Amino acid sequence: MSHAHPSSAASHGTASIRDVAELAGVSVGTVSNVLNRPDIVRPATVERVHAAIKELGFVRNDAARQLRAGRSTTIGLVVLDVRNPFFTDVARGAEDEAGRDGLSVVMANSDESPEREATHVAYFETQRVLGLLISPIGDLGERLERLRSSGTPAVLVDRVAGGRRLSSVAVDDVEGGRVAAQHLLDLGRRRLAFVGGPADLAQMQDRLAGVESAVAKAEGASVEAIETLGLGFEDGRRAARALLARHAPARPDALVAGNDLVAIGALQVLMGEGHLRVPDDMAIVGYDDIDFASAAVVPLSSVRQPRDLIGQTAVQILREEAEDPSLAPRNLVFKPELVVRESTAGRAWPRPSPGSAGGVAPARA
Amino acid sequence: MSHAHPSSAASHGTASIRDVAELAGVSVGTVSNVLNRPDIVRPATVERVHAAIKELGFVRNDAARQLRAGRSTTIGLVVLDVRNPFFTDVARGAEDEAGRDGLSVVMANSDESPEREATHVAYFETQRVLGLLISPIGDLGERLERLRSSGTPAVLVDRVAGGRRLSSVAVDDVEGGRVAAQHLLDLGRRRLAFVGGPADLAQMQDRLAGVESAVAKAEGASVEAIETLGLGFEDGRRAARALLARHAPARPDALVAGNDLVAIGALQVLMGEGHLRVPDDMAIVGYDDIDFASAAVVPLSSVRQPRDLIGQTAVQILREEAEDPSLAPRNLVFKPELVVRESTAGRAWPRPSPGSAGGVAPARA
DNA sequence: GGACAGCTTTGAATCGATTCACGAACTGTT
DNA sequence: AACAGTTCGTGAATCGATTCAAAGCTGTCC
Repeated sequence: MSHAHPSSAASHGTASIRDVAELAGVSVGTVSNVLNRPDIVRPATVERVHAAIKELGFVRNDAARQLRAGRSTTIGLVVLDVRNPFFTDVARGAEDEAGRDGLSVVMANSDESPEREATHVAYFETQRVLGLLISPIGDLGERLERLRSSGTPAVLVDRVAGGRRLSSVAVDDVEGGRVAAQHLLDLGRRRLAFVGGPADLAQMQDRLAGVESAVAKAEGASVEAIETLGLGFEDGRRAARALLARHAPARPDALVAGNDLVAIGALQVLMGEGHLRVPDDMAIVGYDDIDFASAAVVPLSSVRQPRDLIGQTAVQILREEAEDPSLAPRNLVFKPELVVRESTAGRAWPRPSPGSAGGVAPARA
Repeated sequence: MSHAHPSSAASHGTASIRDVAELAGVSVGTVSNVLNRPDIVRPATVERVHAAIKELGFVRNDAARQLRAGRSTTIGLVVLDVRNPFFTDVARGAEDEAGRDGLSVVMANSDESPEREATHVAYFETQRVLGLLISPIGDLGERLERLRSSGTPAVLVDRVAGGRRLSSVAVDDVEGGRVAAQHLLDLGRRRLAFVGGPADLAQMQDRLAGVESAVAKAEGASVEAIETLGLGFEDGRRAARALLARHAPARPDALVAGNDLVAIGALQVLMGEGHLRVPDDMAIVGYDDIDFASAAVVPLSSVRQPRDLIGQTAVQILREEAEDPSLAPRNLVFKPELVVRESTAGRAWPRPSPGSAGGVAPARA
């Protein structure tokens, strides 16, 4: 079978560019030209080739195309948790932006596990993706720099690239934590708690730092950090149960949660199992302002991040770095904004100031 | 540059198998063997090759591997809505199962648009993925059959393959609708409404049909269908506003929602804007039993589907069909189960029967 | 009629990993 | 020491699309 012509795409299997060329009576080069630069091919030929393509049901083999080009047109996105609406929204933003250039975004889930994360990065590396968007959990700095110097740029998402020569798109988490805490302090709360984790997650450290900085400036106020294993419902529920186990005076009077999932989980247990009143007995601020926040048992005050924008911007930067690898890394930081709802400013508590609940950032509904 | 040796992986760019071979002082064939069948290579050689691989930071180029193999080891998953937790849970199930065989799952979002869906299917086709998992919106029957006969199997997810020679993994939506309606009827409700859409979505048709069949058997009961454009929060909110615009006697006394997102959106508006009591004035049953269902303003009764299992099973079937394309298509249908919570069985209304609320299917919390 | 420009098309080389028929080297037997 | 039987390693062919130097063709103009 060495010198024979390739098998025709007869009964099954897929037609190749050669089959098309043969049927159309042209060379493979011409078919390729029709596919990629139709303007330099005579119209009549273009038509003949198209007819052949249609008749054979030819579909370009991207593996071959990619092998030649050296790079694919796919962007890899590794998120901490697919089930967290924050990340799916970021993904949507990225998809939209990528689509404009005919690029695709492919999503993988690290589930907050550095091992899974490493696996996915390695996978995308073998795929020679155009670039990587990562919301990192493990320490990838070195690895990503190596990747970058071998032609695969990476952009950190939802995390500022500290020191490393890497671009990032993030939101000022310190500010977010500060704003959340300040709001609670303004409402008269004094014994705050920050619930989130794992503690080595940069976002959590920053948000906690923000809370602490606000508390430090407030008379007689204190914070304690309650670490959770992850950032899902169940983590919030567990933390809330731990709080309920204390006797009432030892409990905080306000919670800043690491994200909305944790906040909602906690909310559920505090009210359902502990019969506490929210916000009366315990005020709660979430983080991310996911769609569910406003639909919770008690609509949740939350720190909103421009999710779509994060995804879009990350893709833009990635695209630019892919084209010009010598570009200096950029670190974009967006400002978060607080959305006030009943979980902090319920009827029983004085609202901060007239119009503030709707004014800071109007809830969508 | 025609006959010259390939450039060494010096300053930048990636090392190829040839660079490794050269450095290790063996042939490319041997390197490939070390990579794929290390058992047939002398241990000393294996070691030498591994050392070279490490020194060069060699990473296998999957495009080339794939080109030769004809197929990739990636499974494409096209979902209706990434933001719907139902689908991310299915994706998790699929990922877990695929991971067992070293396969990867890549997710794309059709957003209930047949055009985007077609684009994604085409994309996966050019990628020569191992197979496709699709929760279809448009009419893909013909296309998928063609794909299958050209070696790319597809499994329909959350939808029974009607007539077509395709496998599918679904849940009995007619039964789900029936159970939801029967529950409401048992509680004494008589004027039901089904809220969901778009109307041409098979799942919606089936669920509605189930509701109608239960209603038909109940004395003096009626249903109306309220069509929504999609299945997100906002769709539920809009539908609820339409209901509130009617004068009270013309409103239904119970809602079956197309999914939980719609249910939660409706719940929110009915209570928040309409000041209705749920379930007193309006009982609501959702669909999917996503995690948020139990955390809603009023914890939501919902029809639970075995989400993880759907994903896992779909991957299993896909794998089998990829290995043996002659396999007859299988159509698996799981049974849904009703989870009763306060949105239907609140204090003000009699519970169906002792223990039933927890017995039918205990809530996770 | 011939030369030349401009437009089309050709086809061999290439990307990197895999495969496999073949040969080299080695072991053990008689 | 010769030969059969193994074990290892080799390297050319291959997958399918792209590229680009070179060849073919058409038409124009002198």
